[in-house]
Amino acid sequence: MPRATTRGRPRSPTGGYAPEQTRQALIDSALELFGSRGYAVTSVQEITEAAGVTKGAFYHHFESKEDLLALIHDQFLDLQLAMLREALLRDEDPAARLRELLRALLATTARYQANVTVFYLERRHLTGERFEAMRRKRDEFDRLFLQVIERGIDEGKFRGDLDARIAGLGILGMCAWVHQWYRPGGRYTAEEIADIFSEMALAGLLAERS
Amino acid sequence: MPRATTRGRPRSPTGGYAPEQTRQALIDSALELFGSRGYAVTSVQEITEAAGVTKGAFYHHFESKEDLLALIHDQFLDLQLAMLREALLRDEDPAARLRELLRALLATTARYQANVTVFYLERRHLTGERFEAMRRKRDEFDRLFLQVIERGIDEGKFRGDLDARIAGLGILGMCAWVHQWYRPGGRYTAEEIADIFSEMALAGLLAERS
Amino acid sequence: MPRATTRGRPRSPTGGYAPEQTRQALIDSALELFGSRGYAVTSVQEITEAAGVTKGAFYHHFESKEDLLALIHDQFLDLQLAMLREALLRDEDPAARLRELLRALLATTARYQANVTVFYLERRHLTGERFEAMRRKRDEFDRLFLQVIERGIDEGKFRGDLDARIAGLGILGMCAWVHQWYRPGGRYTAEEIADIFSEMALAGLLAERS
Amino acid sequence: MPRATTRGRPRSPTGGYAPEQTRQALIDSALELFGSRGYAVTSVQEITEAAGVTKGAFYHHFESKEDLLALIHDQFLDLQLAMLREALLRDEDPAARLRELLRALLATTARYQANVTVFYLERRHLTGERFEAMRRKRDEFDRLFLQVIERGIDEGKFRGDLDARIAGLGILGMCAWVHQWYRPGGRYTAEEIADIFSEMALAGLLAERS
DNA sequence: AATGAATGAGTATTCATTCAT
DNA sequence: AATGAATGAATACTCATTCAT
Repeated sequence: MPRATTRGRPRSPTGGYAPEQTRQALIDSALELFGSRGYAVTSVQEITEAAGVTKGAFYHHFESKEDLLALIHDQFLDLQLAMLREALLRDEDPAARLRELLRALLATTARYQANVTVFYLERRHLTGERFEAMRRKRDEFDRLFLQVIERGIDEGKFRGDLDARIAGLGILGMCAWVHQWYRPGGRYTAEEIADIFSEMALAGLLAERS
Repeated sequence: MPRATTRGRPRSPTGGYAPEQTRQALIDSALELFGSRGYAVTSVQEITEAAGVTKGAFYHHFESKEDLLALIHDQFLDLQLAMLREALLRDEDPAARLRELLRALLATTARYQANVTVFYLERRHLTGERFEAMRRKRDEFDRLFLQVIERGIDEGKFRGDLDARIAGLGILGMCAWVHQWYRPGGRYTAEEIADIFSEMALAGLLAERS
Repeated sequence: MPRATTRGRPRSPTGGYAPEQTRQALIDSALELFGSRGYAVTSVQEITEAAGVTKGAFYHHFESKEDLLALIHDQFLDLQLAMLREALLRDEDPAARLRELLRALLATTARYQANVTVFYLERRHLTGERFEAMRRKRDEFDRLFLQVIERGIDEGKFRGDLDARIAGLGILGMCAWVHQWYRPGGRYTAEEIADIFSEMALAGLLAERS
Repeated sequence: MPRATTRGRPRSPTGGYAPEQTRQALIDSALELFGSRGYAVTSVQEITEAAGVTKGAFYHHFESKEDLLALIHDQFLDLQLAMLREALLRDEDPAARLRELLRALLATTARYQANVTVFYLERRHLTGERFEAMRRKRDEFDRLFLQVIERGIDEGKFRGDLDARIAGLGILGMCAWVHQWYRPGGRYTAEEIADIFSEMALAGLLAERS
C-alpha cells in the first residue's frame, strides 16, 4: 500500500488526465484518515481535500464512501491471505511454520499499520453484501490460521489436550493486539516481537513437556 | 412531528419524575447502541428514543454526547481497576495470581460485553481532557497488569529472559481479543477460556523449563 | 387553503414559539412553489426561505419534501371529496345534480388553483404507499363522479346508449382542463363556465332528444 | 467507475459510427423517461445509459438537456399541427369536420402517448425563447381548433348562443384528458372514444335543437 | 463521432445542541 | 425534571456540463 507521491496532481506530466493516480491518491488519503480518525467521522470532503481533487472526482471513481472502505478492506485481506498461504506452503515442521507465520503477521502489522487499524476498528461500518464479503475473507483467514495448530496436533507435535481453536484464537489475539501498542522505532522490531510470541506460544503448545 | 415519548420509563410510581431512572435508562441505551453500532453513527435522537425520553432530558443529564461516552468509559475502567486491584491483593504465588487475574478479566469481558466493545473500539472518539483521563486510567491498568509478570520474575518464579512488557502485552492481547469472538452460551465458559490461556501463558513463563 | 399571513414570523406575539404558524407557512410556501415551478425543481431551501424559517424547522415538521407533497395532496383530495359528497347528498334530479357538481368543481378549481395544478402535474412524484394513498382517494373521487351519470341513466333521465364511463370521463376532462387556461378576472366566472359546460354536457346526455 | 456502454446501438453494421442512430436512440430514450418519470428527475446519465451511449455523445448531439426537451416538443407540435391542418382542409360541413378532428386528435393521443404526456406535464420546464417557441405553436394549435367551432357558428350550423371559446376549450379538455386514463387494448379504441365525444359535443353544439 | 475524466454548484437530509416554558 | 420548537452547520451524494483526446 505505497503512500501517495503525487498529492493533488491529478494531471499527468503530459497535461492529460491521470485517472489511476487520482484514484490512488484518494485511496491513500482515505486510508490514512480512516486509520487516524475513524471512518464515520471522516468526511468525503476531507478525503478529497487531502487528495487534492474535487468531490466529483471521488464519485467518478467510487460508488460511495462505504465502497471505498470495502475496497480498502478487500485489498488488505487479499494481502493477508496471500501472505498466510505462502507461509503455509513451505514444508516445515509445525513449530517452524508457526514461527514463520507470526513473523509474517507482525511484519504486515508493522508495515500496514493504517490498514490493520482500519480492519480492526472500522469493519463494522461495512453493511450488507460488503460486510459479508469481508466476513468471508476474514473467516477464511482464521480458518487457515487455526489449521496450523490443528495440523501440529494431528502430526503429534503439539499437545492434544488444549482446544486447538481456543489456543489458536489466543495466539491470534496476541498478534492482533500488537497494533494497539506497537510503535515503529520502538525497543523491539516486529520480528523480535514475533519471536518472543512464538517462544511463548510454542512453550504452551509443544507436546514434549514434562 | 411529535415523537413517541413516554414509554413510561422516566416517571416514578408516585407519578412524579424519576431522574435517576431516566439517567440510567439513557446510559443503558447509549451503551447498547455505542456497542452495537458505534459511537459516531449513534445519534442522540436514537439514544433518547431507545430510552423513551426526549432530547431535552438528555441534555438535562449530560453535557454532551461525548460526555456520556466519557462517563461510560470511566465507570468501566473503574470497575476493571477495582477488579485488578483485588486480584493483586491476594497473597498468592505469581502463577496463581496470574490465573486469578485472567479469570477475573475474562469474567468481566463476558459480563460487560458492550462496555468492553465500546472501550476497545470507541475510546478514540474521546477528545482533549476526556481522552487524557481515560488514557491515564488505562495506563494504570496496563501498569498494574504488567507488574504481575514483573513480580513473578523478581521473585524468580518466571523466566527472566523474556521481556516482561512484551510477554505481558501478549497475554493482555489474548484476553482483549476474546471480545471479538466470545459468544455467551458457546462451547466454553469464560472461566474455562481463562484457564486454557493461563496454562499456555504459564508454560511460556515458568522458569522451570528445560 | 388560506394563504400565509405571517411570512417569516415563527414566533408568536407572546415571544414564544408558534409551531402551527411555522407549519402553515411552510405548507403555503411549498404549495405556491410546487404549483408555479414544479415539485422536482423546488428545493427545500427555497421553501424555507419563502416561509422565513430554517431548514431544520422544515424537518422538524415534515419527514421529507415528499411527505409535504403528500400532505398537500391529501388535504386537497379530502376537500374535493367533501365537496363532491355534499353535492351528491342533495336530493335533486340528475340534471340539477350534475349542474351543481360542475359548479362546485370549477369553484374549487378557481379558488385552489395552486392545489389543482399540483394535483394534476405533480402527483406522479409521490412514491410507494404515498402514491397509493393518493390514488385511492382519487379513484374514490372518480367513482363518485361517474355515479352521478350512472344514476341518471338508471333513473331513465340520461341516454342509455352512451357509455357512462366514457361520457363521465369526458365531462371530467372538460373540467380538469380548465386549470390550464382559466385566469381569475377573465371574461367568465367559474360559475358561468360551469353552466356552459353543464348545458353542453346535458345536451349530450338528456334522453329526450329527437 | 466505468459505465456499461455500448449496448451496440450506435455503431453501424459496417463498424463505423452511425450518428443518426445514436441521435435517435437518445431521443427515444429521453422521450420514454421524460414521459414515465418526468423531465426534472431524469438525468442525462439515465438517458445515455438507456440509449447505450456515453454522456459525451449526448452533448455531441444536443446542446443541453433542455434542448432535447424542446426538440421533443417541437417535433410533436409539428405533427399535431400538420394533422390539424389536414383535417381542416377537407371541405366538409362543420359537424363532419369536428368529428374528423377528434378522431385525428385521439388517434395521436393513442399513438404518441409519451409525447402527449411530456407535452402536457413537462412543457413548463422549457425556459426563455424555447418556452416562447413552444407557446407559439401551441397557441396556433388552439387557434386552429377553435376556428372549427367558430366557422360552424358563422355558417349557422352551430348554436350561436354558446361562447365558442369556452365550448371549444371544453371539447379540447375532453380530448386532452384522455391521456390520463386511456390504456391501449382497453374496452374502447381511440376512434370509438372520439365518436362518443363527437356525439356529445355535437349534441351541445348543433343549432337544430328545440 | 465519441469517450471518459473531471468540475463545481447544488440537493435532501441529519444532527448536536440551545432555550423558553 | 422535562419538553419540544428551532437552529445552523455539516454530510453524503447528484448532476448538467466541459474538454482534451
